[in-house]
Amino acid sequence: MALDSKYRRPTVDPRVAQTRTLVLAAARQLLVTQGQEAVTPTRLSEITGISRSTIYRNWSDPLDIIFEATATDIDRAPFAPTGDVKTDLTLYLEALRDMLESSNGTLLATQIDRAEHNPATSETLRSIAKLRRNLICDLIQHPGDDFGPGHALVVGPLIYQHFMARDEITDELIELTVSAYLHSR
Amino acid sequence: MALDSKYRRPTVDPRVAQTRTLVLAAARQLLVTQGQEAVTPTRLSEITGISRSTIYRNWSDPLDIIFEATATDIDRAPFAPTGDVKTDLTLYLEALRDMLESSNGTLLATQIDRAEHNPATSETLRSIAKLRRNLICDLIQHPGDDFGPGHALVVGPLIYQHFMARDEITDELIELTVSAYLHSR
DNA sequence: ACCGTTATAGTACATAACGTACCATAGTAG
DNA sequence: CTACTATGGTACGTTATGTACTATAACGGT
Repeated sequence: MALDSKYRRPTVDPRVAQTRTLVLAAARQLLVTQGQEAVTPTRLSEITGISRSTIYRNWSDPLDIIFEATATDIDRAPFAPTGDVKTDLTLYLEALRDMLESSNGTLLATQIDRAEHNPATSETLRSIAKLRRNLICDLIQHPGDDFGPGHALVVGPLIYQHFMARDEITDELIELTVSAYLHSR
Repeated sequence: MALDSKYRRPTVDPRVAQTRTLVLAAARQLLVTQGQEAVTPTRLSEITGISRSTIYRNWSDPLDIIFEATATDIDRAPFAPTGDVKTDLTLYLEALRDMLESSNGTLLATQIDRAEHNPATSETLRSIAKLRRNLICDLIQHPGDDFGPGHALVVGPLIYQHFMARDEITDELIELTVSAYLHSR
């Protein structure tokens, strides 16, 4: 082998970065518009113009593409708390509604499905939930450690309404959720 | 054509019934153990011993198999209300937890994903949610019509905890959910 | 600017799954 | 018994898969 340290690459090769960006973007597009079964090396190659062999070299298992395409950027919503608990919870849930109704909502549905068989995806969801939990802890000005599973009460109703009842998340539902949670403490 | 009415079949051919039952059972097994991408005519044929051509004849589109395999029996939980609202809600949520933690929970995750692109699956989820809503309406002895999106508050937290936080549904969470809902009315 | 290294495009290939067509056989129901 | 129909099995062309290999272009330290 004898790797010559003179020619080791400290930074990411821009060609690799480009390939990854384009393919993952195309994967997200396919996931949102057509679903998981549409995300194949051949179709990704057709869409991006990137050679099929290049895709195989960058991902040893094509299923990893779906994982990576959904593993990032799902829950990132800019959020500026006002300090008033009720207002902040309402604002947070409105941001959550926007996320669910955007294409990220579809990506999240993909994750929910894949998490059942893919430990890495399950772990991704779990860690995002942890971030969400901490954010809500801050919003309600709670110590944080004894908050327990409470944030499920705040987020759950919207998740259910969107993914299972397949119905609109109305302002009324958000108001109900916030007040139900605040009354219970 | 001139269909001879003497030879029309009023009932379902038992051979067809058998084929459908075996294939759909195998599809559920594959969905639970390996996920959607494992449900293919070839593998279903291998598992069931039913000829591949027979599968193609019974389902013009193989994706219909996944739809049919998940479209039934998901939410059916025997339930005997006691009359006490708090008790009944708790019992209901415990039954829901059992469903989520069974293989039906995995089938539900499949539906959540597919509903994003398949209107029929979306409609299935919606109608099941309607049944659930009416059941909960009865439990809390509510007129039913002005109940609105309230049942999302009852069911949502468990759904979130299971599919997104990917954490255990504890007795504490069920208790929290029930009391939060009851306090809000 | 040079040059060793590395990623990509393109091609080829064996393998497997797909979807359809066809036919002989066995089961169904009047 | 008989008309009908579903199944099993086979064959076939098509498409996708995953791997291997080569020539070319881009990268980045010197």
